[in-house]
Amino acid sequence: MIESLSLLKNFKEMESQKVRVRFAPSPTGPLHIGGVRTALFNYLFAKKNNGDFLLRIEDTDQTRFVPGAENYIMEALEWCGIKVDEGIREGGPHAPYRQSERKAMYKKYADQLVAAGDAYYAFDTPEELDQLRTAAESKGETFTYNAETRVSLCNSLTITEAEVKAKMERGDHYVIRFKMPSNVDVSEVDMIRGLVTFNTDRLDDKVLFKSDGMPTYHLANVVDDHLMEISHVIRGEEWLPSMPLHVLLYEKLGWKHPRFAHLPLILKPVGKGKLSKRDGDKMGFPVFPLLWTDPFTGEISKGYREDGYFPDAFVNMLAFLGWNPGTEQEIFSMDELIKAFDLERVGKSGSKFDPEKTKWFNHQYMLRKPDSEVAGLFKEFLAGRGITCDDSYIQRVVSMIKERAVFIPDLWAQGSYFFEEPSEYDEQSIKKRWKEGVPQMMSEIGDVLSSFDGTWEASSIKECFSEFMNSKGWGFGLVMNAFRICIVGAAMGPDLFEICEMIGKEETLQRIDKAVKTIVL
RNA sequence: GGCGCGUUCUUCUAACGGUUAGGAAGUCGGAUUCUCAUUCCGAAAAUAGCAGUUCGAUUCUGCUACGCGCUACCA
Repeated sequence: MIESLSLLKNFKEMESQKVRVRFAPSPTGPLHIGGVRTALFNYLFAKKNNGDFLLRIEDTDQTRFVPGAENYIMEALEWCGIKVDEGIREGGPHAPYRQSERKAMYKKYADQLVAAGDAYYAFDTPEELDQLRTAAESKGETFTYNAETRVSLCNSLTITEAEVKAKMERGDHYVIRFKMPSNVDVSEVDMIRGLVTFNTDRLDDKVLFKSDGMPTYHLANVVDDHLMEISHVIRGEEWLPSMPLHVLLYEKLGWKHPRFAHLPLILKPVGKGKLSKRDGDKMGFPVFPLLWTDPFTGEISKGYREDGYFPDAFVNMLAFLGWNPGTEQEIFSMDELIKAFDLERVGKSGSKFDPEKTKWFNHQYMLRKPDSEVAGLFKEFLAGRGITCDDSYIQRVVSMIKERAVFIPDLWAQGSYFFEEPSEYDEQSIKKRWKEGVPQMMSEIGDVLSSFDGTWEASSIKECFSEFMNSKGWGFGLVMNAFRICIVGAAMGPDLFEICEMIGKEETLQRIDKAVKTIVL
């Protein structure tokens, strides 16, 4: 009874608060597909609950700034169809949305924690700490800045107030560290994993505020999430260990903390570990949504967009990495994903990335997209090869061959013969189908078709062809395949008579003629 | 090492105490077809291990193993 009452209370609380989530990447390079998925899940959750999706750039580490990365992130989200409600481009009531531009806001909260005794100034230099770490390591131990060690280090807990003041006036570098309380069990419900408990004795005194005047991730994300009225923090599993720190920070700052959900990781297709850029290079699939050129090394990484994937197929595939609707439906538009999405249906375990399934999704989208849409894309591709032609012609080609294509360029590989005569003839097909006597047969068929004076359309061409075949008593299989080689250049493609109709009588006769002259037995 | 999280066919996963453990990708058959591709049928393929709770465990608990994550003045 008490339990259901408190549940009811929670429910009411939830209801009264508007859902606001954020995607908060660090602009240190191109956005990895794991990051895109995090953004997607945040977006889906927000839209499902009529909430807002914010984009906040976490650039508190100036040493890791990469030019172009921020822009890349926004372009990638845009390509995916993930619309930002508040962000650095869109603006919003909590601007600025770049942490480096919010720099002035953080110190106040760090000082507030120090004043309340929940944080302290520490003057130990990075070099001193490094030394302690390597010394501990050589003894097979790990150095941790915590309740045990802070009493013998240089900080405002161990030196007098006057000394602290003197050091600061002298301009000594210092950081502000969180004073992790001792032996407290911090329990928090993760929306995906359930109740998770950590004991503070195993945690360290994290730096909250760096000596360069910037907050660390921990402080900045808590302050900003509070100020920006974030209701749910949905992020990667790698953040789970810092959840207790964040919960404590909210508590000490006197704030209500958002709900947390930690997403499982995306793993390598083969072997162990999380997906990395290397896996893509090695196995030939993109790991990034968009092509990326490293501004320092010039190194190029493939992108899904440039590799010909449809953004909606890419998003559909991503949604199914760690989430499933519980039904047998697999193809979902963004709107359908929004309707169906539920954090409770996000799995707990990491999923291996499957490049093959991604292709399958793309093929499904190729099949389902209207011919006109695919034709528009294919038209661009053709234009790139200097081929221009009628929209309706392209559309008809698309309708005939898209079922055998995964990507737009496949339409060319599967249908170039609709636009130009074969430049070469497939060796395998010739070996199998271009037999003794075939050239003569082809010539005769050419003659028959040449004198054919009915309407040049598939059904009548077929009729004429069949009549002639019957009169000759030739094997349909043998002749048709050879004929196909003349027209297409290989043993592939849709109905041959339809192809003849499409390319026209002149072209058909010319190709027969060329094949007979060119192909050697 | 410490802490945390995880573990169902090769892969993505369903089954939130009772099913012949279901679907999808891939693979292999077969049907259709002038060919290729589609499409349609079919096949092989899984609850990490050991205890416990229970009339009954994939499902709950514990231990073991394995995997992953975190353990920076990086996010």
